[in-house]
Amino acid sequence: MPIPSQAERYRVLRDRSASAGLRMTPQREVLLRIVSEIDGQHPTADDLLRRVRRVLPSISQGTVYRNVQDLVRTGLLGTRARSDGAAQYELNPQEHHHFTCAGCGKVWDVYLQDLRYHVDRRRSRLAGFQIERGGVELLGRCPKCH
Amino acid sequence: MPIPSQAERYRVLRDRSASAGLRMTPQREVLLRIVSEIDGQHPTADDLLRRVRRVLPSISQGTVYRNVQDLVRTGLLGTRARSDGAAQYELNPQEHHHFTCAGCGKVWDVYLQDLRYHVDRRRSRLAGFQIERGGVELLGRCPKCH
DNA sequence: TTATTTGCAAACTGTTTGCAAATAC
DNA sequence: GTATTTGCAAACAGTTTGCAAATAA
Repeated sequence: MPIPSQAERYRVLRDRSASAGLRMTPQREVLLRIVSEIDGQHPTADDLLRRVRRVLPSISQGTVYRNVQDLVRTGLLGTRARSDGAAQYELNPQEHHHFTCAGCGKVWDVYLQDLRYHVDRRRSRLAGFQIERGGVELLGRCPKCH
Repeated sequence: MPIPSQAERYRVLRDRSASAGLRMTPQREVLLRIVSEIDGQHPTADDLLRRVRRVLPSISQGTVYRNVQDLVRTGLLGTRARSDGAAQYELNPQEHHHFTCAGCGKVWDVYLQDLRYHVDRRRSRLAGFQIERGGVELLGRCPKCH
């Protein structure tokens, strides 16, 4: 599948927000544009707030946090937990995995070929569990933190 | 390798705490015992505080939080981020992976056979990155949340 | 016209910290 | 004896919430 352009991503975000019943305020419009521009990053709500404020300096923090949560509820953004307590938002709609730097904590998207594993049913106590999907989390050092 | 008994785990925790220069106060002793008793769970600091208070009701919250951080610094406990913002502590010293229930958010330890993957170097931008280890995170539903 | 959204401020949760008194070694 | 640890309370970071005024549809 081809990688969607920024304009395409913006259109998808607008359309799906609208069909989820979200009204297109100027505040939400700017947020959607910024989300559509970000690629391969994992911003916190505060990162998004700062970027929105470069365009709309007087927007309130509550509005951005609320709108980000609306997008999560609608399924347009995914969440990741970060160990410092902040939530990170997942903007990449392609199937991917993650690399986390043990030094700075930043996260990069990783693409894998032939991922294969087999659950050891004897040692794992997963009888009656329904596994929907699995992802790989790599840990290491980024070039800056060597 | 055989799975260590609770008594062995307690001894290891005590020994390594001592050689890290941590003094054995009654408060720390109770925490270490509780940590050694927990197996395959992923308690938050508050979970640990509540369990310690069943033995030492007057222990202060700050003491438990501080001691848990000491154990993390010493390498005796691992950390995991939880999406609700709380930190979870990792007590299982064996190599393992995780299953998270999308319903209740609880985490179980999983053991894998023949984990294999290959990073797609063309699509991933990981030139100069040093990968130290990789783990699998499974997502699905536990029997109670079906 | 009306249900949604905004700005603002206060509240809330998990965690960290400063300090004087207590205590392990 | 002295460096570490404790209890306590206040501070802190990230996030959520209640409410009256503004506004998208």
